[in-house]
Amino acid sequence: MADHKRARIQDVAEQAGVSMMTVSRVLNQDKKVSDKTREKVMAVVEQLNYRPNVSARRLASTKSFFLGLLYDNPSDTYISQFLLAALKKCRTLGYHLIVDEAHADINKTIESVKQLIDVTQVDGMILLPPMCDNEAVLDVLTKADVPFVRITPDTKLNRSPYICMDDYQAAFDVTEHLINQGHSKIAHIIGDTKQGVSRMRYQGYLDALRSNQIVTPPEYIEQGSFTYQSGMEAAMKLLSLDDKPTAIFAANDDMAAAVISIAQKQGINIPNELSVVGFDDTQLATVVWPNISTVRQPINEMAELSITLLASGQYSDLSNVKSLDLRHILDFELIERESSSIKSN
Amino acid sequence: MADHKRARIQDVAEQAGVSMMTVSRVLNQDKKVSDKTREKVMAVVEQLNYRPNVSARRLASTKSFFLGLLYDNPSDTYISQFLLAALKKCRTLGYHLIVDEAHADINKTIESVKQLIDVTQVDGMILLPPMCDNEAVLDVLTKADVPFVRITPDTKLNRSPYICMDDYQAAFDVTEHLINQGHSKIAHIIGDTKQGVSRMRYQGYLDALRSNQIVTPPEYIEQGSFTYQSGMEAAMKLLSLDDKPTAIFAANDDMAAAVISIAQKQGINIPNELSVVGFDDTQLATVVWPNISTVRQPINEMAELSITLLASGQYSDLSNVKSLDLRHILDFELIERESSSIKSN
DNA sequence: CCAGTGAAAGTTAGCGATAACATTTGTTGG
DNA sequence: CCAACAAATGTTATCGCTAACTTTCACTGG
Repeated sequence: MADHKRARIQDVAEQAGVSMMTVSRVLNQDKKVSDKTREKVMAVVEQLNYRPNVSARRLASTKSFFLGLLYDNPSDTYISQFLLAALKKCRTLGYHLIVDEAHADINKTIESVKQLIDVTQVDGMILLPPMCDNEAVLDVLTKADVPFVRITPDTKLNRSPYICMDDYQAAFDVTEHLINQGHSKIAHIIGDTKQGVSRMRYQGYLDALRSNQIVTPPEYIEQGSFTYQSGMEAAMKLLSLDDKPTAIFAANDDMAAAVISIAQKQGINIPNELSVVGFDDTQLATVVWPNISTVRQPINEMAELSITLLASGQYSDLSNVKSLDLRHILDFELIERESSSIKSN
Repeated sequence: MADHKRARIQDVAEQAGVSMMTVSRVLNQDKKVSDKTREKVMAVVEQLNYRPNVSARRLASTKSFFLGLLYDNPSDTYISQFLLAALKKCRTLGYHLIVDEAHADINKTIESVKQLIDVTQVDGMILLPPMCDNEAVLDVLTKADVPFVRITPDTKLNRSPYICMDDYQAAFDVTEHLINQGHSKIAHIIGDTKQGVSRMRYQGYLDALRSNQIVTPPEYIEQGSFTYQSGMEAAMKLLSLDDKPTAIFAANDDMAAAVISIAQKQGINIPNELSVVGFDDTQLATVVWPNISTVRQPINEMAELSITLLASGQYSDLSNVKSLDLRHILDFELIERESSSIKSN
C-alpha cells in the first residue's frame, strides 16, 4: 500500500521545487513564507504523506519535542485514560511523552522534575492533581522557564494555563436531573474538604435546590471524604433518618457505590425507593448493580488539549498572556443509568 | 548539582583516550573490544554520568529504539499499570514506547500494526490479551520479522516468547487458603469459557480440593463470564442452595464483588458466615467492603520483563530458540483481606 | 624472518532535520 | 527610476551518533 521508503524533507523540497529550509519553515509555522509557497508545499506534504523524522528534528533543533507528565496516584482510574489520550495526541503531533510518578517524598519529586528539565530538557510539563497545586513544583518550573499546563487545579489559578470542567454546573445539573424526576427530598454527601471540587459540587447542589424552591433539612447534608468507607458511614446516617431522602447525590462514584451497597443491605430498592447519583464516571459506576448515574469528566479532551496547548508554544512566555486566557473550561456529560429513574410517587 | 552540559560520546572518548567508535562499541555490547578498554570506557561513562542521546542514536543506526504496545480494552484496570511500568523501563533502557489501541474492526488493527512496522519501524511489539491470540496479527509480525512478546497468551504458545503467571497454581493456593481456614464447603464461579485462564483456575480449584480429600456437590460449580452481572446470578443460585457453601472462590474480582453484594442483601455476614475470594487484585478489590482477598498478578514485572526481552534482541531470530526458552512464568501473590478469614466453626 | 591472518581500534561519511547566515525578490517613497 | 529596506527564500554547517570501511598491530607458521 504505502511506498516502502518514508519520504524525507528533501523529497518534499524537490517535488515542490523549493529548498528544504522552506519546507521546514512551512512545517514549523514560521510566518515568513508566502501563502502561495505554503500551499504548494502542504500539497506535496499531503501527497507524499510526509511526516518529519522526530529524531532528526530533535537533534537539530533547540526544542526537545519531549513533554513531561507528572502524575501522582497510579490507581486513579482516570490516569490511564488521560495517559492513553495524551500519548495518542503526542504521536500525531510528533512529540514524545515522558511520564513521571510523584514520589511520596516531595523532595525526590522535585529532584525528578529537575532531571526532566535539565537532562531530558522537556519543552513543557503537564501536572495532574494533586501535584498541580504543589507550590514547590510550580516554583521549579517557573524558575526554569518551562511552560506547564495544570489539570483541574485548585489554587494559584493565575500561575499557568489550566484545564478544568465546570464542577459547579455539573453538580447543579445532576441535582436538577433528580428534581426533574420528581424528587424533592434530595440528600448530598460532600467530598473531601481539602479538594476544591468538593466545595464546587456542594454549591451546585445547593443552588439547584434553591432555584427550584426546595428546602431540605440540614440532616440531608453529610460530610464524606471521597472514600467508599466514608460513603458507607454517610449512607447509614442518611438512611436511618425518620424522614428519609428519596434521592442521594454523592460527590463521587465511590461514595455512591457505598450508598447502593448499604441501601441494598437494608432492603431498599434502587431506584424505586431511592435514587442515587455519583460523579466522575469511573469504572466503578458500571461495575456495580444497578449502574450508577453520574457525571463524566471530559478526560480525553483534557488530555488532548493539554498537549495541544504545550505543543503550540503559545504559553512559552506568560508575561503578556491575560489571565482570562489561562482558563480552559471543557464540557462535561450527564450520564443517566439505572440508579436514578423516574420516581413512581 | 549536575553539570550543566550533558556529556556526549566525544567527551567520553577524549577522557578515556580512545575513539568515539570504541565507546560506541562498548555501549552497544559489540564483542570486538578488549576487556581492558571496555572497563576503562565504562569507568569514564560512570564518572561523567553519560547517557547516549536517543535521537542521535536512532538517526544513525538501523534500529529505531521504538517498541510498540498493542492493547485492546482501555478500561481494563491493568492496562494503566502495565503501561506505566513499561514506560518506566523503556526510559531507563533508552527506548520509546509507541502505544496503539486495537480497533473493533480487526482489519484496521492490522493496518495500524503495519504502519508501526513500516513507518515507525518498531524494533519489537508487545501484545496484550486478547490481541496476543489473534492469528492475523501474529502473522503480520512474523512475516515482517518483527520480534514480539505476548502477555498471558492462550494459544499458539510456540510462536513467540511469552510471559504469564501460573493461574493453575494460584487457584490451587487460593483454594487451599480457604481450606486452611477450616472451610470444606467451597464453591467456585468459573470465568468466561472463551479464555484459557478460566480453565486453569477451575482446574487449580478442583485439584486443591482433591488433594485435601474434599468432595463437593456439583451444584457448587457455577458458570460465570467474568462480569459483575454473571457473578450476581451465580451467587443467587449458590446462596439459595439448601446446603449453602461457607466459602466462594470467584474466578475474578468483579464476580467476587457481586457475591458480596448479594450476600449482604440477604443478610449474610462476610466473612463470618461466608468467605469470599476473588482473582486479579483489581481496584474493585479494595473499594468494596469488606475488601476482597484475591490473587495479584505480577503486572509490573511482566511489563518490565517484556521490555527487557525485546531490548535484549535475543529473540530477533526465533529459528534457533528452544520452545522451552520462550516461556517466562512469573510469581503471583496471594493477598489476604477482610472477605476471607478464619472460619469460627 | 616475513607474508598472512584476524582482532582491536580508528577514520570518514552520512542519518534528517534546523540555526544562522547569505542571498534574492518585492515594495516603498522621494 | 532607483536607493533603501523588508520579506521571502536559499546555502552551509552542525546536532550526536553509528555503518562501513580502513588502519594498526600482535601473532602465526612455513
